[in-house]
Amino acid sequence: MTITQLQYVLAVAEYQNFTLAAEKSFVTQPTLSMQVQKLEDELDVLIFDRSKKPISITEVGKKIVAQAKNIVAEAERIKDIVDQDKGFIGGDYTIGIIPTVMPTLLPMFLNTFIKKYPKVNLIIKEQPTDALIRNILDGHLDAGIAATPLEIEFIKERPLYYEPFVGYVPKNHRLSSQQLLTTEDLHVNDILLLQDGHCFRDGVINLCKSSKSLNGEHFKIESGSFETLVSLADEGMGMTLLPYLNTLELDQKKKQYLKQFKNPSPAREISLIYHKSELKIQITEALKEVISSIVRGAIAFQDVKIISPLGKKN
Amino acid sequence: MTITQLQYVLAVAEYQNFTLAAEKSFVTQPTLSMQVQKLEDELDVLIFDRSKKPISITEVGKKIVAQAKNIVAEAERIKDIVDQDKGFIGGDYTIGIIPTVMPTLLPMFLNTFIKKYPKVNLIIKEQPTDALIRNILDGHLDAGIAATPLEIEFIKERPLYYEPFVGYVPKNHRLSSQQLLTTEDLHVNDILLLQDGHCFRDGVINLCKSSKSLNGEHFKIESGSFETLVSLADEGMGMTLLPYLNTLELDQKKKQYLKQFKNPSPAREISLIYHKSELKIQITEALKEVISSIVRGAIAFQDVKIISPLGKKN
DNA sequence: GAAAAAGCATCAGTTATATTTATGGCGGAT
DNA sequence: ATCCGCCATAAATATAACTGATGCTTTTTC
Repeated sequence: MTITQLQYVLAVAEYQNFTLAAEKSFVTQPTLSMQVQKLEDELDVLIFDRSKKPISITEVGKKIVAQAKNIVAEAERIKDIVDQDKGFIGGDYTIGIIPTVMPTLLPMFLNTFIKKYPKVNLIIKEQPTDALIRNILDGHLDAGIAATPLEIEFIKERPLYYEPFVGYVPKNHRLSSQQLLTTEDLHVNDILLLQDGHCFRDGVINLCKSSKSLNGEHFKIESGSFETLVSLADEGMGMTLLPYLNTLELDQKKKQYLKQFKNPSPAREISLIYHKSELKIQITEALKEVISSIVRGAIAFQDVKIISPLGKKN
Repeated sequence: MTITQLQYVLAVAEYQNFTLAAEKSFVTQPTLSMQVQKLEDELDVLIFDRSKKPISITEVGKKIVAQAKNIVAEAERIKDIVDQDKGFIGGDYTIGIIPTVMPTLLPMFLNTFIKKYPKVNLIIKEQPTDALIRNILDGHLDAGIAATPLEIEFIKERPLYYEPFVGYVPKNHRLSSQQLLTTEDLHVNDILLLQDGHCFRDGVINLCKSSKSLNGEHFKIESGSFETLVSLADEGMGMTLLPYLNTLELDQKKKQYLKQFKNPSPAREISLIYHKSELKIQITEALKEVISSIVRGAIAFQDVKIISPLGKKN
């Protein structure tokens, strides 16, 4: 049994296809076939059932794959140990960020980070929360940035900042005369929401008292971007809620329609999340430090009340 | 990096000597040297400092060795998974037993076990508790039988039975007129003890109220076997305490001097202990079942009060 | 339902890697 | 100073990993 064989098994298990797995492992298909067979011979069990296409994993195979993941991850950790000892921070680092955070947060820290840690090759992907979790669990992502608390087993959450919700209340809206908003003012049928699948949407619905009347309305508009929501609000279709950082880039003209909440303002907690096995922990720590220190300046702290992304999406 | 390389590193770390480590690994010394070097090259660190004899492990080396132990153990676990799936119970299984339990317990279960699981190659070693713990922690023992509770990190304890202490009070002894003993009757200076290093000794001292007066007495006899203690007691040197199972093999004549304790009788808890990583868990479970079922018949249960082996020895 | 396509296994040949035997060199003991 | 124990190096060999070509089976397509 070799670590390479285990990696091959993992590749096949992942892609359910020897040929594809071989490509991804940068070897030819026979190499993969033979090594997997060799391991199967050594253990004297079938890991994969090749009799039908697509191939499937046997019951023992599943257990073996799970254990193989462990072993391969633990093996990679050795390089981590050495790197940490040398004080070296570098190598590939893949991070996923939820769509509602990506455009505002990324430009804030990216430049600083790559300057400070030039040897780290950051690979950034925009993904909804559920994909983020899956990819962190199976090792495709080294870390993620998402709304928390998620409280997923095997995933650690390290809060980066608390981002208050800000209301965007257009002219002539029911609430436009108020100075400050309260959560009681909100009616879910009156608020323009992001498409289903965004955790920010779930957070907002969670926030509104009258969320029970969400269905059965005679009109409902949902968009995938805050920009669209603001435009729709301007057209008199209702109000909307924005995360604080998204309000910074609005036109000066539109900023007049922003209304803060009364303290404690509802807010979302944005955290760096990563597998609790703490692979590449030095880079994760470095990233957390960079983002925290930058956001500290951008978000004026206030009394805040965390809203959970109950739907666990986006 | 290969699992074999990690195993070689572990061997060198253990024996602090390449030549010896090579022998134990059943390869030649250059093989070991080269593979260790290769790993060092790949990681670009020195694991061992060869400049002085005997060689020493570098600081990073220690961390690498610790992680390597993990990986190798996890890798071996794969065979476990397969065995479990096949319902196969076999292979080498090394167990350590404390001296005061070995002679009485071993003959009780050994025969039954090897008949029931003929494919398991049991290797049994008599070792004091501290050695047991060390060997379980570093993987040299698959399990141990010792007095508990020990509460050692990474070690699981599964109680097998509770063995009451029985007093051996010779003719003309201060207590020989009593029917039943109580712990209050005991005086440490009056009891013949095993040599230092046996946990049973520690348990007894722990039991005696007047243990403070242990030192500074004008005579003290300690022996390594219960047989000697009984003989000494017969010579009028004092009384002694025996674990219940040890009383079963006494002469009929001597059995008249045995005195039970009033309920709840002081007792020691004997457990199967093993690394919490649960390597070879199927065999461990099988062993536990065999011993438990046999001892269930031998020890008449009664009210019992556990005495901790505080000294954590033997 | 035949033909094409996709996908895994097998084989022979090659390359890479692990291991061995023989030997050299260095530190520590006598 | 010499010897001995111990690790490194070198060259040769054995073993294992990988590739390209090909064959066989299952699935898809028309």
